[in-house]
Amino acid sequence: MAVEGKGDDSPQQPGLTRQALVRAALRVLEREGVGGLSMRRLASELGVKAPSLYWHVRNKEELLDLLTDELMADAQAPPREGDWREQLREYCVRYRRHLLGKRDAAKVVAGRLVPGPHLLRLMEDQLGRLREAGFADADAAMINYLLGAFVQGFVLQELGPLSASEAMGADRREVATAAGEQLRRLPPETFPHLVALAGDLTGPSMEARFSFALERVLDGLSTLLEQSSGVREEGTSHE
Amino acid sequence: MAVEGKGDDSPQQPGLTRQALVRAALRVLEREGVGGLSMRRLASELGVKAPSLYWHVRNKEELLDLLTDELMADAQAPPREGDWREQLREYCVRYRRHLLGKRDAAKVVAGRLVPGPHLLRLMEDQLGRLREAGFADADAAMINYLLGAFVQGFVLQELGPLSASEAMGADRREVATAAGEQLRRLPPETFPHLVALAGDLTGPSMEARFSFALERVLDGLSTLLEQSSGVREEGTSHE
DNA sequence: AGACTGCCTCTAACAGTGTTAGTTGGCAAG
DNA sequence: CTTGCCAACTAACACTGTTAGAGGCAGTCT
Repeated sequence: MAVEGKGDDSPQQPGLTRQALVRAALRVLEREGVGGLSMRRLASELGVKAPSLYWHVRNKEELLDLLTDELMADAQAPPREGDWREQLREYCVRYRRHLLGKRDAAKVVAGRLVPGPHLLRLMEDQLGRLREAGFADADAAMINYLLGAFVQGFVLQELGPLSASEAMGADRREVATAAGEQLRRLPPETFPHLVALAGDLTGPSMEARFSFALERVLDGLSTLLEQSSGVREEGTSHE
Repeated sequence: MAVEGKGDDSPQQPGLTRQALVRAALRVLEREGVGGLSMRRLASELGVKAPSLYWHVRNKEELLDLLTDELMADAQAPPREGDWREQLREYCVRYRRHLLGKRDAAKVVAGRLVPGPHLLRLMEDQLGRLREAGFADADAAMINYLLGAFVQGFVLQELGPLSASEAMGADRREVATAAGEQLRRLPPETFPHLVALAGDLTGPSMEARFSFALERVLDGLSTLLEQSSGVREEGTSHE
């Protein structure tokens, strides 16, 4: 929002811009993680004391809103090659990689429903492809939300508890295999399936889990498209 | 871990048990939300000062691990009626309702991969039904993870930003419709789809979005089941 | 020139956070 | 009585987001 119409024609650099603020926040996030992104640290990154920030920004939440958009700045849509399914798959794979690439990005982005300009650009593109693929308007809108929520939710699980004590992250894989050991040790008469499937439950990597889930979702979209186009062919007598 | 073998045969009530601690934490969570669940408040809920808690619990993270299991205590599996699809749907619908019922439950639960006993009970049950439905072992394990991540991720989006400033929650719906207005106001030449689908994008309730997404996922599982059973029929020459 | 206004940053402070060190009270066993 | 353990305590550290009020510095008007 905001009506800041100026086209960067003000030659003086007033020291602190919202832009500079957000960019510094991005650097701090990358370096210290979401738990280390405090107003004081951000201020010191800019050579300034904390309360100064509150002149440029209402509160931390607003800063995170801006940061959310900045995090989407260099996310790019996949090339337009292959059928709709391949394009959507690539969309999700790239989005996940993007979120995992920037540190704790998912924890910042999650739950903010007002999309910034960069996200709007991506939504516009994806909606276009969905409509071209033949999805009904209402379905395209739903699918657009579904895919975003799906990938973000998945990456959130991957990142671990929201209250990130940091420090861990390396042992996260170890914990998983240790949990596997513990599964096998359960009483087989009351937990037969857990014991039998212990390996299948704890073995697969996050990568594998994600791409399995993604294929299921894409299958689901596939049948939706077939159904609706089938209905349309039956419904309209000619054509 | 710990080797506390005792079988509750110590008759005296030593004032503070891990059990009592977790139950009190649940009450505080319900009353104040995840942002208001601090060690000091939890202590005062028990008529005690904060540092006392650290005798019973290593740190807050461990407390949240315990709380996570307590949150799953009264989650119940759906009745075994209808086909596997109906049962899985009911599983997800109930799980979402359960998470939305307890305040901020999803924010506490999200990302903790070590399942407590209550969650183990649910997993065991669900895995059983998946295998009965005909899913391969590896697939059943994947689906079990997929459904959990899917519902939790979805509810997380619903709850709003992880840094819960609280105070909002009522205007969340208003913000959504306001965002709809803003969508319609975009330049139609660069954002034709967003403008055209503004109503479809912002109209549907979270309920509707969830059940749409859920049906897509179930469709995807359906085709997976058909494929694999088809392969099996073709693969084994007789039967 | 002087006064004034708006912009931007500062210091000081408040109320709260998770967590550790060291200390005390009470109770059972030797 | 003394020993030792359990389970609570006080005091403190290093933080957090945020506000109030002061001060300087630019440009503009009288």
